[in-house]
Amino acid sequence: MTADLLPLRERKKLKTRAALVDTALALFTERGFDQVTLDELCAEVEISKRTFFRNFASKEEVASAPLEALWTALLGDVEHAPLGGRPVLEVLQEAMLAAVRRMSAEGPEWVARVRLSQELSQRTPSIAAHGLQFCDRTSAAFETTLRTRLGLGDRDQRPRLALDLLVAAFHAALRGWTTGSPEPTLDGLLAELRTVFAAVPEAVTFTGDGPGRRVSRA
Amino acid sequence: MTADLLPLRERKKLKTRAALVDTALALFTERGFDQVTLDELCAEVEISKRTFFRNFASKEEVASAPLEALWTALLGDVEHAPLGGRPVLEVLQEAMLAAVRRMSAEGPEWVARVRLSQELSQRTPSIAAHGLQFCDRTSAAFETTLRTRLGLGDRDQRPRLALDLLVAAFHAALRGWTTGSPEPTLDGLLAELRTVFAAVPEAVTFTGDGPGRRVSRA
DNA sequence: CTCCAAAGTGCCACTGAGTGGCATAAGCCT
DNA sequence: AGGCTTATGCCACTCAGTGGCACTTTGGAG
Repeated sequence: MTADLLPLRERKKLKTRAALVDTALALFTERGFDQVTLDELCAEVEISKRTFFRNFASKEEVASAPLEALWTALLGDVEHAPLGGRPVLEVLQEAMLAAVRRMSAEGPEWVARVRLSQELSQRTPSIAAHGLQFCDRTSAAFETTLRTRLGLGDRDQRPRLALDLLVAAFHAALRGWTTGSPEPTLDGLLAELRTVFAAVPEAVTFTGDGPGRRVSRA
Repeated sequence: MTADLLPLRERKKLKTRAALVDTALALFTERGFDQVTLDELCAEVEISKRTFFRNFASKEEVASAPLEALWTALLGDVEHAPLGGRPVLEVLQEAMLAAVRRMSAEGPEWVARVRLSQELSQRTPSIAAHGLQFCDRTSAAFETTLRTRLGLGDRDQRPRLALDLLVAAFHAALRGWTTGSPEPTLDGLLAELRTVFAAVPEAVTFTGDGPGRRVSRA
């Protein structure tokens, strides 16, 4: 399909990149992130360490590649999506659902890869740190786009807050997905996303007296 | 006050720790985070590299120490604060304001240190990554506390979303503070925090009507 | 005052991530 | 096929971070 539209060189590059991601996820999952050296990984894929660093900027990046791909895709989508008179956050949330569907439509392995990436991120602080920083950078870029498209001032904090809320909701959904369902299914992820999105407005307002006016003791 | 209550050993340790933070902030600010090697820093403080790693877990940690101290203090505060029938987010926000005031009351240098820490974090990705991951871990710990104190279920996403919203607002305030006012004053930071907190509810609902029917906004 | 146990520190050697430089091989274009 | 571009391999290097062991300092006991 999309195979021979690209020059041979690009296809090879993509292939080694994919191989790198898959074997990295496998090795890291099996033996733990820092029990696997880059030399091992490179030997497995039959690539030199120098070549690894032409594909990924760090050891952490290869582990969070699937999740980063999703964010990049989302960003591209919203770049040109119509954001008429509806709440911005709502538009962002729908774009996220659409992006997830689109990613997993391009190949059923994607969902499994995201699951592995997320599980690794949860048990490996340095991967988590890298992922969070990526989200932060992406959100910052996004914020600028939103501001200019909506004609908002530089001091208006709302677009960035909305973006951060989207990120927080997405991460919450990922956590719920991995701890809740043993099988990594697309529908499970989508359901989790919708649940969390629905809980967002309450997060601002909820007063925390449990059912039946529970009073907290000091 | 609290000086000679501690044994001599502890005081020494605290002293080298403080010296490490201050000279690190100075050197990093002056020449850039990765233009300064740990050997240099250690030579400056007249300490061995081995000793450095008994005080801080990483090179990034010494740079984000002031901000991390704030978060830790905040966490301790809210651990025992009364959170009666008011909105949880509001309680968290007030606790944050109180924590900031309390930190800066213990020494006027704290505000300046936080400013340097924040500026470094903005221009150095690896520091930013470390800081974000620290916030994430802290929020996770916090979330558990909130859940048990409020008697909420494991699947209730609202406390974590509220926490992430607090983090997002705090970071937005820090950015506004550093870009807005040239002088790092406590009042400037507090004002910025209040502004951002006020913008939070709108972040969920605002509709960003394009440049036709634009609502007046500061 | 002295001696002892414990804790902190310095020194040294080592692993492993990440980088720069240069020669080589592979894909591309005419 | 020819040269041109671009990726790759290899090598040596820096520096963050760790483990081990010997040494000093502190706090406490006789």
